[in-house]
Amino acid sequence: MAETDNQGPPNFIKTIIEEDFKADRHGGRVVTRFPPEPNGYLHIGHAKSICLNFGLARIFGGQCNLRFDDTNPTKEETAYVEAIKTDVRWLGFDWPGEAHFTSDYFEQLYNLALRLIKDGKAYVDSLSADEIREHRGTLTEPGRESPFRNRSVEENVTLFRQMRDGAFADGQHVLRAKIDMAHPNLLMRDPTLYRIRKAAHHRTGDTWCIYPMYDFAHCLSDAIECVTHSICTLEFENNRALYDWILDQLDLPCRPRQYEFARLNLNFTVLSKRKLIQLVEEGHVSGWDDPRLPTLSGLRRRGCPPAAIRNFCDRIGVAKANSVVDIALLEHAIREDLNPVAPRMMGVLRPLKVVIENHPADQVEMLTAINNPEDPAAGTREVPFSREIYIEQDDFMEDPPKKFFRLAPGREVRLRYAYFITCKEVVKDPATGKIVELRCTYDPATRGGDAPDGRKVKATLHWVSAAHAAPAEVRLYDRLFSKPDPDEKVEGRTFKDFLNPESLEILPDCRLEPALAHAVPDTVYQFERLGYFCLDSRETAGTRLVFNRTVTLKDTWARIAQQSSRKAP
RNA sequence: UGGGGCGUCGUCAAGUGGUAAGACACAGGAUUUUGGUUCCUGCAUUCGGAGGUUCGAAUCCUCCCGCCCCAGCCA
Repeated sequence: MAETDNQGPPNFIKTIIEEDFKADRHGGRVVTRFPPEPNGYLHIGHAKSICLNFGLARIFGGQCNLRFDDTNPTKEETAYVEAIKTDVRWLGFDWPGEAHFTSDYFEQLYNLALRLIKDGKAYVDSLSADEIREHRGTLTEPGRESPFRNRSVEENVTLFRQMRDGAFADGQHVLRAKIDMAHPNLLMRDPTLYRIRKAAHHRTGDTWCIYPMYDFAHCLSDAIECVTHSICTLEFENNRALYDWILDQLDLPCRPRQYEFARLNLNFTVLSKRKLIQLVEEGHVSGWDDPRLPTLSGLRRRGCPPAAIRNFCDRIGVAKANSVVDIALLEHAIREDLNPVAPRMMGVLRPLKVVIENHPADQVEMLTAINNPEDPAAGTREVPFSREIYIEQDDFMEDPPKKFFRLAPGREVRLRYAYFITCKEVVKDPATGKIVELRCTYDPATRGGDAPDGRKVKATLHWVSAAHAAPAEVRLYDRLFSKPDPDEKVEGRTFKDFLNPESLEILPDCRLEPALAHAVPDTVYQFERLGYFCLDSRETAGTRLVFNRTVTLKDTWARIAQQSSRKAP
């Protein structure tokens, strides 16, 4: 008996399955499936479906099949199959046995189609695509029957066999279900079941030249696999009538039911395969795994832990109302997952040299830093300190506003795990006026960061010893689009016109604490006060260090600064 | 007056006749050698609107309004 208590938040599909389960409606079985078409990469919208389908199977002690819906040979590729498998496993799910393919069922599907024809429920239509459209009618007017609708069963059988045998060219005939050309649901107006497509299929090669349509293949594949609950997104609600109609005509061992939920939408990004393909193919991003993309491979490369995505999916819920989730919720889930486990490090992204005038030039001392304040077991490490260090340019202001409590002329701050320093002089480039160096003094009595006299400082800065620092490139990512809804209809513009020009900022000259020279792939570090960073999986060659920023830390100062700059003229 | 869906806090979302969960965001405050974390506090007298049924309605009924999906030989 499966344990159905305390398994994440409730949702209407879970409720339905629970009732079916208790009523023993499918013999106590719960079988779901995740059915991607291998024509692109998985994104976080798919993650919602994956978590739902695999999660439900897990909760009810059932199974969730991975099934590639490969009925359109012109769009599908084996490379996508592999990428999808990798992404599903990375997300933390696995499927029983081998992955399934709709193409595995082509022969069965063909025979079922023949059955329909023999029962007088399907016919070969020889109208062109345009003519079929004209006959379909409109939303408010009924359609007209095709002149080929009443061919004899024998003729239909012969024609359909010839279609399979390659006797006809693409588009010459199609197989249609004989339902009702006046049906108020357009999908029921004699929908196309099979079309001729003389194209090589990624798995079956040239053995077929007719391919089943989604509506025919999907419900039958579900029945063949004895799926009990076939969960899909809202736009397939209209297809349910056809799903049921087909299953009702045929004598199948299992009777699956389809349920629909609202797909995920996230603000500041796009979540449609068509648009993602465009961004990739037109070079707006570097590839499917560009860290700015909401693809699972992009999120992975950016350092997002799979558990964060699962938690995110738990929190957004499953319902039928179209909605747009705030990307801040994803960022929260990522921080929440990383905070307790990410090793702390110091790294200076935009270096500003600081010379500590009263510190001996030849002296290097090792200071003890805590690896993770959230996890005492993570221990400590030694960080070198010397006369010349780098601090963050943002941590100094020559003429600071009231709420800025970092370094400024004459002000004293703490260097994390090191000393209190006081700014004595600002050195500028005489030509440009740009600040190039700070001259400071330190208080040797504050070693480790505490003043024996109990005096306080308002700020603690991260820093790195100039002579010991590891040079690195750091890539900062921001939202891909500058508008919350890139798809919003604006005259003469498309979503691509709203790409955020600042979604990627490359900082080529960063200085990191020496330990980071030996950073481990797949670990996400917290650069203190800045955010979470990980080694870029594509740039591991040689000694060059390249880090991706996964997500920033929450930044109260940035918010204050932004608010006051907004108020200022 | 084609059909199918959906409307609960800024954003998601529980709730299914007994008197509006939770999360994110936001705003205060406490602790803090990360302006991080953590911890308190506040944040829908109201559930698209209007009527009605009922002792009692977000939940039932009626009407209205708004949004989404469908006219691929895509999925």
